[in-house]
Formats: sequence, C-alpha cells, structure tokens
Amino acid sequence: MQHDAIINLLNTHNILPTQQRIELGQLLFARAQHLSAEILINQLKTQGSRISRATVYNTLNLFADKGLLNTVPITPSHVLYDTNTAPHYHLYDASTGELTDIACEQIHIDQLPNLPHGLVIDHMDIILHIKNTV
Amino acid sequence: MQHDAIINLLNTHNILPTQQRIELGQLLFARAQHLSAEILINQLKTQGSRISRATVYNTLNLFADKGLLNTVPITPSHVLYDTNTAPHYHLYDASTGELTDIACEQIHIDQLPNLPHGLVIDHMDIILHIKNTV
DNA sequence: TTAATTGCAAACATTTTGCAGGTTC
DNA sequence: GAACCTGCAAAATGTTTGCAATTAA
Repeated sequence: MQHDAIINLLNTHNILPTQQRIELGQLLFARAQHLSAEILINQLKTQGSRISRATVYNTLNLFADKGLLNTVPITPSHVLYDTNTAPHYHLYDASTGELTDIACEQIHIDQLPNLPHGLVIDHMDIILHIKNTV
Repeated sequence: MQHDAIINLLNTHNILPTQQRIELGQLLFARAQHLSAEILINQLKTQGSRISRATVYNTLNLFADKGLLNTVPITPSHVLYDTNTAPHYHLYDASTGELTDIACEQIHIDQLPNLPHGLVIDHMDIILHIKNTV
C-alpha cells in the first residue's frame, strides 16, 4: 500500500496519521495477513525504525478499536492481528502455527441456537483446528 | 463430586492424587463449568487452602494435558478452563463476561471447506459473540 | 526409601501506564 | 499554539521455573 493511501485510510477512520502509525500501517495493510506484535516490532527494528514497543501496542489497539483490524486469540499466548476485516473464518494448524483465512461462503450453517430475548449474534468466531491424518 | 470419586478420576488418568490436586479437582469437577485460574485461586484461599499459585497453574496444565479439561481463549487475557470435555460450542457475552455452553446438536453445519491433502479437522472452536439488540 | 510434588520467590513474557518532550494541524 | 502523540522506564499482569523441603506409594 502506498504512503498516501495509508494516510487516506487513517484519515477516513479518524486516526491522526503520524509517522509511526504510517510505518505500522504500511507493514500491516500491505495485504490481508496475520501478524503478532512481536513480529511487527522485529520487522520495524530491522528496517531501522525507531518506533517504541509501547507505541506499537498502543497503535495496534487503536487500529483494532477503529475497525482496521481484528484480534484472533488462537491460544492465550498466541494472539494475532488480522488485517482482513471482512467476515471470515479461520483454519489453524497447530503443528506449524499457520493461520489461514476461510471465506464465509465456504462454511454453511443451517441451524443456530435460539438466543435469550433481547440478544443477537454480534459475530461468530470459527476456528477449524486441523492436523495430519494419522 | 465426592473425594473418592476425584481420586478415582485422577487415578484413571494417570495422575497421582495428591492433596492439592484433589482440592482443585473437587472445585473443578463439581459440574461442567468455566473457571479462570484467578477465580480458583481465590476460592481456594477463601476456603482456607494453602495451595500455592504455582501449583494451581501447574495442576491446571496437567489436567488439560491429561484431557480432564479444555482451555477456552476468549481474549488473550481472558482464558477459561472448561470442565465440559464433550464436544460443544460456546456463547459469549462480552458485556457480562459470561460464557455458556451450546450443545453440538444446536448448530448444524452443512458445508465445510475442502482441506489440503493429508489434513483433517481435529476439532472446531465456535464462539458466538452475542450482544444486546440496539 | 525413592520418586514425585509442593511452596516460595524469582524469573519471564507480554501489555499498559505516567509523564516529559516532541509532533501535528 | 493547543491538542495530541511518542518514547522511555516503570508498573501491572499472568504464567513458568529452580530448588530445597515435603509428601506419596
């Protein structure tokens, strides 16, 4: 994603486009992907950025609040930031740690439980945990 | 669950039934429920137990390894231990923090994606995030 | 008696916060 | 110039580990 496109994206989400947010945005929104805070911090360090840990975390939280990305808690200590904000599901291979998107259309649910009065489904997390055939 | 039933449960899962494991087991396996490490530690402290934090964590990990319970990562910092080991799904209300079981039969999935060769579904996590109607 | 488990405290990993200094519009 | 953001370091969280003392069979 281009520098100007990021600025535009941030502006349209009421996020002040600072230097650090643009750097992070360029990494994140290059494609639909799943990244951890740690990976992002390392990538930024490698490319010579002087962004701080705290700012990375604060910015990821800000982006999530503003709807630019979603968090995917695979396991307690394995949280990923997902830049695909369209509704979709996940395939997770614990042996490789790989997380793959599944388009909504690929899973059909033809029956859901009745919910208590006044409650509706906000969203649905589905993670298919896969393994090798034994 | 009775003291002796817990000992039996631990024995049949190759877990040495120590004092602390029995105490924790009595709390956990009283019914199918979702508890956090923090809640368990507080309950044990309240009832005068001298079990240590470390032992609670170690024992929960041990029980999970041995298949006596499952972990449900709702959000990174909100991990619950679920003593219902039968296949089932979850309803989660973020406004109250309440997690409810949904029996397998209540959700019908009539289409799943094709998986790469040699891979099969190990298990499926489904969390319906619910909210109040606005 | 031997091996396994526990408690404690320290270590760890991850994320958040307070605040002085810097940046953005 | 006013409001907002950043970096740093410290604090807060949540969990694991090393090791001497204790317990289980």
